[in-house]
Amino acid sequence: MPKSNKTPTINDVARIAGVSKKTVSRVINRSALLSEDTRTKVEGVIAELGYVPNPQARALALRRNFLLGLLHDNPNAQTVLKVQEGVLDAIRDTEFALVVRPVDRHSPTMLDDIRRFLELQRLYGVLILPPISENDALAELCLEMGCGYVRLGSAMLDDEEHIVASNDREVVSQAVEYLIGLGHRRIALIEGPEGFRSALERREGFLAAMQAHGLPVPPTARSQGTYRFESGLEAASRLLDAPERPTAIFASNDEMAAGAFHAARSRDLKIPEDLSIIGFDDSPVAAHIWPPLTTVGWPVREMGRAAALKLIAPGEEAAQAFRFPARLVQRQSVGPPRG
Amino acid sequence: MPKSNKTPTINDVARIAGVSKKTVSRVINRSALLSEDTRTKVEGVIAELGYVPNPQARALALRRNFLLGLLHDNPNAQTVLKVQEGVLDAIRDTEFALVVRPVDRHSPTMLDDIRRFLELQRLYGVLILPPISENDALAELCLEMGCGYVRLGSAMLDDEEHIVASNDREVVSQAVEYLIGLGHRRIALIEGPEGFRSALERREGFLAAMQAHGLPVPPTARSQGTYRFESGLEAASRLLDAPERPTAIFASNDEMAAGAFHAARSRDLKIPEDLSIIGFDDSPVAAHIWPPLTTVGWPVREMGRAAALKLIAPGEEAAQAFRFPARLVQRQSVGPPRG
DNA sequence: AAAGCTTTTGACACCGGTTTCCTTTTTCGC
DNA sequence: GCGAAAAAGGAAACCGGTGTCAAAAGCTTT
Repeated sequence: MPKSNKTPTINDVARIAGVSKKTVSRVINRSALLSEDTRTKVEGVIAELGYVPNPQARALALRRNFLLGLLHDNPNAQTVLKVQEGVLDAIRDTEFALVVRPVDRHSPTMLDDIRRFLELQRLYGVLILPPISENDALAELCLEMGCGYVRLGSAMLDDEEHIVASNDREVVSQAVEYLIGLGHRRIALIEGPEGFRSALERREGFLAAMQAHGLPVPPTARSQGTYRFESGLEAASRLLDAPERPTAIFASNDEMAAGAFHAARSRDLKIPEDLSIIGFDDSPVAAHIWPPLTTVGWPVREMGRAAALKLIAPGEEAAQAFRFPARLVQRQSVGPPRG
Repeated sequence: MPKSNKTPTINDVARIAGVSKKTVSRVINRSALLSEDTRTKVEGVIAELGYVPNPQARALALRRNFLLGLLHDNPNAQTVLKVQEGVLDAIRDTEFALVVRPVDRHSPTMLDDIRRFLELQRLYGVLILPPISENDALAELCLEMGCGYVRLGSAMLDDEEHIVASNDREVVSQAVEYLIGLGHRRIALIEGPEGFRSALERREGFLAAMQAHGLPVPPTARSQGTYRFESGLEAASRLLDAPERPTAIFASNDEMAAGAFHAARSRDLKIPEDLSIIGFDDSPVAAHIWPPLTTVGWPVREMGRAAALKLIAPGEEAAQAFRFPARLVQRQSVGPPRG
């Protein structure tokens, strides 16, 4: 009889089923070398006792645990959460769990902090979200620590095994061409901060579309922000106060687009009649500002799922995907230019 | 000599330092029964080897692990992330890690899913976020599984050891009194969904303030939503189409307040001149809509930190706090009524 | 019926820590 | 200088699983 009200162990199962613990272990791990008889017998005892293998003991014996990590510096809350959901889609019905670890990319000790974290937790693998996914030293650290990793990003930062990427450049080009198709000629760009791959890609997509249609992009039609709301307000203010005011703005993310809304509003410009705006991210704010913002969205949840699968089941087909198409979400902040 | 390029174990340390593993264990755990000599010697070897104890082995031997869980059904992304940060504040420089587990409160198997999750991961303790923190069966499940828990909520759902709460009722009363102080008399309420403690508390706070000032709250001045954007739009539409249109609305969360913005806009009502609106949550959308929304905010990060401390260091002073004051964040969606 | 395979099962060591209990050494009072 | 108590340290078992390897059982074949 198992000791009362203690969670049963493999020994309890073995004793009651009248087999060795190794045999129970075989049942748990679905070893092929088992007679149907013993398997059903042991499974019966397992069910009866409600036995669940101790993950710590397994982790110790197998010399690896079943913990995935999520490293991020809050690109935006919705994205982080969607990725978490995607990872959960992937690890549902497995023994894996997801550990989160926010980091501060401006901290000089970030890398050391992460190293200590990895040493301490010995994770099976980590997912790295943008913008810190662009940090190559971080990827090397993972390699060095023997920790698997997958980076989410807007570009091919790494080889297929380690990346889940989106096609920012192409989709931004499409968005700009959509504006051009509506008749816009003076289209301005609010760029993301220097040094960000995503900012670079989106800028290139923008410029490529403009150039393809022979449209000029004077310096006054480009303005840089930090991906934050206030910076979008300021960047848009500069653009809108330029002599040749643009009729449309592409903002490199939604927060800055929301800032641009405010800048337009305070100049009595109507959206979309006087000014069309397109953002990027498809964050919740995009749907909740007025008018709802036309924007570009990553399939974040699917990307999170794919990234997790790359770590835990790299052989499977679904884990092979590494390029995910972003798409334009049309709402009401875009219209043809006036006149 | 330790086996090359393997992570060192307690045995390596013991061998090199010329002591038994138990002595190394004593050093790690800061046992008092140690001579200064051996302690420094062993510490030297630990530093030299870069030894970090294996958490799985520790967990197995101690029969408890160092994993905290976060159970939530996405109240809103910002809140979840802030709580995560708060938990991280608490567990920084400890060996604890945070495991996240989104759940679907509408799924009939939610409780079973969580049970399997707890069985599988054997967490040290879990934090439960609203709205599922209001589920008493869930709390009982934790108790039954021998898993610590702390609920975040707006009401006294549980005893002090298991709750981190806010004072929704009082602060909503204050918000309404602020409106009354500005001269508003016809103030309407957009309620949260039936069965939510938070919705109940906020309604009670609203009604208490109105009653205290002798102001009537006719049925046409109350409208119910689901905490979602669209429901806010619909609820506000009903309120604004009533014969005696309100001059101010208190919405039980920001998303519904944002919906109310749209309803007002589509009726050509100016905010705050024709209609003042107050929300609840201080979510990012509150700052990004136009005009910025006056709202009530929980100190979510601090609450997350306190909740984690309750689990991992219940004795400490900082873990005693269980009531955290929400406060009114004044922005620009409130003004005196017209005329 | 014995030999030779293949399949099934178990004994035992091991993963890397902690705990129990016991031995050795040090300290101290007289 | 001696004995007793206290302090320091170690041997072995244990936590709950898995890996190795050999033994046992079942099935053919001769």
